[in-house]
Amino acid sequence: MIGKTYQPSAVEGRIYAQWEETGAFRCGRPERRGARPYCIVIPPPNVTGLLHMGHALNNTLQDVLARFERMRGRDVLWQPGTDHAGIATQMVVERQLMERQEPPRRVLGREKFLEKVWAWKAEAGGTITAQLKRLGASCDWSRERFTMDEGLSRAVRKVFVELYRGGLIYKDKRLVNWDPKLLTAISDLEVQQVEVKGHLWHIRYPLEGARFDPNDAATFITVATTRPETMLGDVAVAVHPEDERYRQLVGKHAILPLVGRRIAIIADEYSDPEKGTGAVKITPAHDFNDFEVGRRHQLPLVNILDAEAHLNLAGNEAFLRDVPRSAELDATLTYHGLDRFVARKEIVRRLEASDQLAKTEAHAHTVPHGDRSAVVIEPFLTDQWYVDAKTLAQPAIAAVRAGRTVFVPRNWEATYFNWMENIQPWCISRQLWWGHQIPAWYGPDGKVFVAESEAEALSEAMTHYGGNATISAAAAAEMGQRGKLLTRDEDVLDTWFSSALWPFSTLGWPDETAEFKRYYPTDALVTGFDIIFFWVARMMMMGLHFMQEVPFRDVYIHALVRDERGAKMSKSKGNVIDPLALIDEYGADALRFTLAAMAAQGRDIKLSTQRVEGYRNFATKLWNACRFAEMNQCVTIPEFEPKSAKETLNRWIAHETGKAMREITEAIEAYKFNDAAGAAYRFVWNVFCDWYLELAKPLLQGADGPAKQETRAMTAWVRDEILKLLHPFTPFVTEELWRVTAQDGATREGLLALASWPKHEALDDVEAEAEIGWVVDLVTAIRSVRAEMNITPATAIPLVLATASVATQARAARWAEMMRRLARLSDISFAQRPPQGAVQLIVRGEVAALPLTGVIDFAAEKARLEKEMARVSSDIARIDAKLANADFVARAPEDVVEGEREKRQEAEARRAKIDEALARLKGAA
RNA sequence: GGGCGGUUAGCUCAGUGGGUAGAGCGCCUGCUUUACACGCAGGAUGUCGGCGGUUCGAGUCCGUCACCGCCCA
Repeated sequence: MIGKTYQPSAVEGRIYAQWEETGAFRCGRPERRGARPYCIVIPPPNVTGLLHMGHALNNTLQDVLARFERMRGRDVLWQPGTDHAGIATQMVVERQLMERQEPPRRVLGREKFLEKVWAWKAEAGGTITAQLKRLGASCDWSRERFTMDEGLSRAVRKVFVELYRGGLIYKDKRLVNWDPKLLTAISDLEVQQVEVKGHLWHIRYPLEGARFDPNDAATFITVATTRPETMLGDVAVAVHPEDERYRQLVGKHAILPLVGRRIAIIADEYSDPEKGTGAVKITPAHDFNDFEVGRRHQLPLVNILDAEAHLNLAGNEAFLRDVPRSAELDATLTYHGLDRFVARKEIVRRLEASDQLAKTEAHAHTVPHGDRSAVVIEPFLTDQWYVDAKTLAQPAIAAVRAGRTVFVPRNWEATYFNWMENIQPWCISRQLWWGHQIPAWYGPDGKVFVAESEAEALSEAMTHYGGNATISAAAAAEMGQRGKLLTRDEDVLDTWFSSALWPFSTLGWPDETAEFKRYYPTDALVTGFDIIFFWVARMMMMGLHFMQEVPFRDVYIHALVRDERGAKMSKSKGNVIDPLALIDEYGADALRFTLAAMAAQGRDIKLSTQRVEGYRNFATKLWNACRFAEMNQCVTIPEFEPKSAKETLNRWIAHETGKAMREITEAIEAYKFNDAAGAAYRFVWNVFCDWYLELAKPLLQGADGPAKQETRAMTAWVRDEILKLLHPFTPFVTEELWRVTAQDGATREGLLALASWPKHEALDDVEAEAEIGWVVDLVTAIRSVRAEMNITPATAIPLVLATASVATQARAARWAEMMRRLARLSDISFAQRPPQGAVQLIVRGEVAALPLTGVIDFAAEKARLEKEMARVSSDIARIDAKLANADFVARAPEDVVEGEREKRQEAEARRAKIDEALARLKGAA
């Protein structure tokens, strides 16, 4: 016996355990060996991650697809896993060490620290996996992968080595985005541009040979900067070649204040005459634009910062080169070791004191910040490894252009192209310990050997040094023996480097596994637009380069779940809604259905808990409909054929079920999750529950016979089809109902998760629709009048069908019993004309009269009719205006004009009937 | 500065082959109708951001302005 309300918390854990125990989500189930495969790889959440609303949406949509295709008979692999999240994980473990008052990372040393990270992973790394299970995600957990797994690491090494040998990975010294807190390079994409209210400092640089006089503009050149502390690394002042103000200064020199360095005044178009003073200081070691200027003019690089962004001046060769000793310089040298922002204040103070600060303006500008550390990023000169992204991007661009991979919605392709076509070298090295250590080894002379293993690198090195004069072959052999010949590159790879391989590394590549052959390329990728660059683009590049095939056919880009103000939810902002709290309160199904119903393409989701509550109610509604079916002995009859139904009502619900199947199937196929959810919702509640079950009650509760039997079978059949149609959206409650409804002797083929998706059989039945539609309309109209006339439910009233056609009379006879019940009628009769003083309704073109003398309020009825008359009249007026327009008649398509004429006729007939009714009312009053 | 998206009922949102608008929640009225009050029945509510254009006809196409948001420089 089914209980009165569905209790998600009591059911969900048990159901999920059952799915797992029976291996329902495993790919390659024996009975599906011949089936078409269907594969989705999960966007791997960070191993440090906790389920947030974005994950909930992302995984709900993937699960809808996975369950839908699984039910359609495909051999589904939804490949799960997590990524190792280099910086994030390292930070978590370092924080933990601090909290436990254990030695910090650098004291522990690399090996010990990594042991701690793995220990942390073993203990806490499975959190998000467990949370995905609570959401109902039907991943094949037996195949769970981690980007640091041995297999995936092997793929990483192989890819690195092959790209290196192909010239697509190289080492270079250039400016990178340096995080002075985390002490690592980060990629452009990990930099957040933050709008900051700063200042623009105007600084006077004395001209060489002139005696500096703040009141004599001929003795200096004024530059404007937002970062005065970097002036210590200035090597030039640039002006625009066409700027008349400075033309005569080009080629001359200025003397850098506080330092005394002689710097050139150069002409370069980078300088914008409109901005600041039109003269700009050039610091190639600390600014990306200046770096380019420096390159054009062969300027030296003066790096004045250390890795932690402290001033590094003492003993700094580049800084001191060609600078004469002076008291001014000595004062500056005391800044050695000072934090960059402290130094800024000091420098401004001193410039002010020496009248070299011309003015200070308030200035809003964007400043790069690390998205993990939130500190200001320094452009910093270092050696790093780079991927030649430009080359790899070409096939990836072509594949989307050719439609081999399709974005849904399509407009995201523009974003993809825009980025791919302007792609920069991808800096892949990170100065971290947690991650894939770069497979590069250096010989004593700095010669690099890139290989998949140390042994291989060593053997290459031996060969190399065998014929090399720098180190004798004997010495090399001896060092090799002691393991002292090579030192490995300490850096690790960007986490996204391994994520880029995810669609094939998880399938076993570089081994030629059966899974790889069967499931690559995958069918769909479901993700948010915020990682098109980070991830989608890079998977495309790597997939095409190494597999010669796109990694996925469709890329479905869904919305971002935002907070109520429309801001992106993020932990640092603290505006996160916890999906698990919603699951606890309303059930996973309610949350899933909400997210699916709100996942309209191209629009962000602002979540409202009321909506979740509404869909919790929907689950309860479904639950109670099944309970009702059970109470009426509606049991699944395996051989039941809905097409063979005799009862009009049953043929009608079969017709409606077929329609719903089509709508839902087509919507999911088109990734229109909200349409699918909406169609399912309306069908279950507004068609099946509101009308079919109500209309079926007399049959189900009436005398035994073939009609009753057929109705029971049909009810059970529709219920089963509903459970299937809803299962991708609300897997828990449907699976539970599937189980519970089988207890009364129905045989089930097995779990609902593995049941067959409803087929669109030829169930259309226009006649049944005409008949039941008429009943529905008539009952609705009578109820409406009753409510407006304030007729109490206890009062049964008579119905007179005037001018009823033969067909209507027959229908009325068939439905008399049910209409009496649903509309609370005392009697149904026929007449040529409506009786005096009756309320008249026009239903599907015929008059239904309710003789309510003594019951109705005549004034109210008159008001009702007049209101209806006003509505019809305005309709007619509007149509007349259209039809009177010669242009409309001449230019609008034939069928539209014809449609208007028909509408006009209907409205006119309706008006006549209302007119009549009003006249009758007058006669009666 | 460049690009993209949004502005529809009190709230959250649907409405992409142009033919005067829908849902859920909320609100109002009435219901102990033997599946369900997480319910049933009925009802009210919109110059579809402003202006202009194309069209016989525009929430829907084009232009422009305003406000909000996102991405990139």
